Amino acid sequence: MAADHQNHPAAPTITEVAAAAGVGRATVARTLGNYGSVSEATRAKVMRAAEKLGYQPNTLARSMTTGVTKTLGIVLADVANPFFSGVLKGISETAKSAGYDAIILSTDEKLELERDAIAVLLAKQVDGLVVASAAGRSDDVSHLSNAMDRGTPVVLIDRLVDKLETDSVVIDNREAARSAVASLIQHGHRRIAFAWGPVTLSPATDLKQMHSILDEALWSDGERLRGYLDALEEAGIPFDTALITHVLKNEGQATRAVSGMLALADPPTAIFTTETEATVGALHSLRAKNLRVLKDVSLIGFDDSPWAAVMEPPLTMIQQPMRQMGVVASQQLIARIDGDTSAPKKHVLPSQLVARSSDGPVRAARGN
Amino acid sequence: MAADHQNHPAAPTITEVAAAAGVGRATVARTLGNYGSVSEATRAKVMRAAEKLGYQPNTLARSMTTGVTKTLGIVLADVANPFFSGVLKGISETAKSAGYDAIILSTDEKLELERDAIAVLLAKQVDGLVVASAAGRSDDVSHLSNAMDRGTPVVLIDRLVDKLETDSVVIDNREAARSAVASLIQHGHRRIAFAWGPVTLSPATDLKQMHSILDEALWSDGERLRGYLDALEEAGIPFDTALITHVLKNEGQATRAVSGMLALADPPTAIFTTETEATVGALHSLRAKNLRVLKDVSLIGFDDSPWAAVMEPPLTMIQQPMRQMGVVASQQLIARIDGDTSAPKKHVLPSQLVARSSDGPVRAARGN
DNA sequence: CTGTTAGCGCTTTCAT
DNA sequence: ATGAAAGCGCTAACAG
Repeated sequence: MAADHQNHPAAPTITEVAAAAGVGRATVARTLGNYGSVSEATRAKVMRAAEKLGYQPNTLARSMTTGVTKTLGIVLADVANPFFSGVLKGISETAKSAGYDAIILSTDEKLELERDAIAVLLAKQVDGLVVASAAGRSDDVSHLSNAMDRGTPVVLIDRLVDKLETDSVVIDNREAARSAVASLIQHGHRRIAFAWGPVTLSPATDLKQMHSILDEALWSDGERLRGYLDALEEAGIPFDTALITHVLKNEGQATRAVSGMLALADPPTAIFTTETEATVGALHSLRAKNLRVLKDVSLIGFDDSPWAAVMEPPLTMIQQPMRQMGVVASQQLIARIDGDTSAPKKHVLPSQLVARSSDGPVRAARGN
Repeated sequence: MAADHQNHPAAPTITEVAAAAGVGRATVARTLGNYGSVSEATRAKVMRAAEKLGYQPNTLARSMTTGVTKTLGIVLADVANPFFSGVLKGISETAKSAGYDAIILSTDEKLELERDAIAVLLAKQVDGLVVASAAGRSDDVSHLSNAMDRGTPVVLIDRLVDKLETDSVVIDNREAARSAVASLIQHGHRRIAFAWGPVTLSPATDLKQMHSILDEALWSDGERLRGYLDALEEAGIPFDTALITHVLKNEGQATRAVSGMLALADPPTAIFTTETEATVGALHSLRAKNLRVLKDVSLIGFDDSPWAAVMEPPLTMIQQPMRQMGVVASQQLIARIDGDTSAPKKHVLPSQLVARSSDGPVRAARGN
């Protein structure tokens, strides 16, 4: 009783309520648990007794006997990332209105922490899992397949995992990236930076190597880079590895990588960023070089944020339906928990290019 | 067994491991639970059997008997708010490294949802609670005091609750606001907008009414407004209710309210915002009126964000030690769970005014 | 409609 | 060092 140092009265149980109400324990359970049938008279007695004792149910005990916890396990890469906290909102709301609670664990993009998280959640007997996996294409995902084998349904969100045949909720990252980059190309850009790409120790030097790197990458990273390559290919623009970051995913690294590109003899005239931190990093690089968005360098990036609209100029961004993704994922999960055994469903939600003013024609004149 | 529709093998229990290992259940429990003593020989046997069966502990059952869940309940106003997601990071890390898990619930600033959240968490038998309460000064907080009475420690974060004698982790909101506003005054500003204040139907028309509104407000709102008033008073500047928003807390409302102030005959020359959404709202108002930050209107606001540094000009912001607040809160909570019965502690962490370039001297010339 | 009796999977005396 | 048995708070048959 670690929490019971100051001689707090032990929480009253069903037994004590039964005694106080002068009825059997099962009757109390039926009344308070709201199942079976009880006469109005006894129900009232029980309620009064429960009220008086300040009875609070112990869901642990309930779950023990029913085998159901009415709890969803949510494993995300980073709750501080606006994308994921948006998703979370959709999940929490949906879960709550369906009578579920959600336990949220953040993995910081580390597969090892993801494994821990799944283990913890399974140990807590969650009824199902929503996970944005940190697993790359070649990583072992037995922690997820094991969960499924044990009968705990999992739905993937934001990132697919090749070897896992299960429900998923994603956007068409490849097409979203392709069309954004294509619009940059239409503005005349041919030197387009990509921040950021899959992390790798040895950057690709040709397309073939690039594709083999892609095969190892995190799904969404791979898709976005593929979309970028698609757009380049459509326009017959040769790709240049010097224009693709391969760095650790944080703002500082993005800043450094983009700064490097900007210092190239033939620097990019446009930048495509695949995540909020990369966008902020790119903006830092631009500032440092005294380059202005649009006027000097065009910019389009993934994941719209409230502040993007108040930048000068306002940023053109790809907006994902974060909340909706969370809603769909949890609905799908709950359907599985409720016994839906149909084939795995892949929900592809529409993303949207929110056109503002950070992208435009190439400017020859450059600051510096 | 809602989750067990597809004839999944039931998860092996301690009993089955015992059978497979040819030992008693208690021995298995001791081995797997890592307590008591077992000989190396049997320990090995048990481990092998457990491995082979893919045994996973059921922490629900464990918690049932021990009365301890090793779980912290976290109740926050809004996980999507960068401030809270920063706090969350600190909490998660600390909890994890102390062997605790965290269940996070978001209340959307609604007291009713907070009550539900606490009930859910208590029902799940969490060992302690960290809460950023949505309770105003006059609200009933029995849901929190009851939790404490039952022996579940609670530590407040970000917001104090008057009637609750318990641990807390906050910054000195009043002083942070005062000094920020004072620096604005030093730059010559006398018309300083405050966005946003406590929500109220009938805005105060004089200082006295203002103070009575303050007494009802959310603690942090009240403190920040007090700090603003302190600075004004120090400088002998009369306060003007027209310069204080009393609107619902969202970006749109902030935008509208600040736009109204900007349209005043005697508009503000500086704006002080108390939260990220208010800052973004104020920036929208400025854009709409074609007013530039610093050049036309100075701006200082609460809660630094990565993007604030890449705005043009970069924004001067009050930075709270979010992560650290989470760390301290969870450490304090865990200490209580571990039996610390000393007097309630109020941790006041230092905030910091990150000086950038959005604040400066009053400019007479105005756009429009 | 209501009470009694078994457990759920684990930990914890208490013997051995 | 190990096993047997009791019990955590609740629900789920099964009687009555």
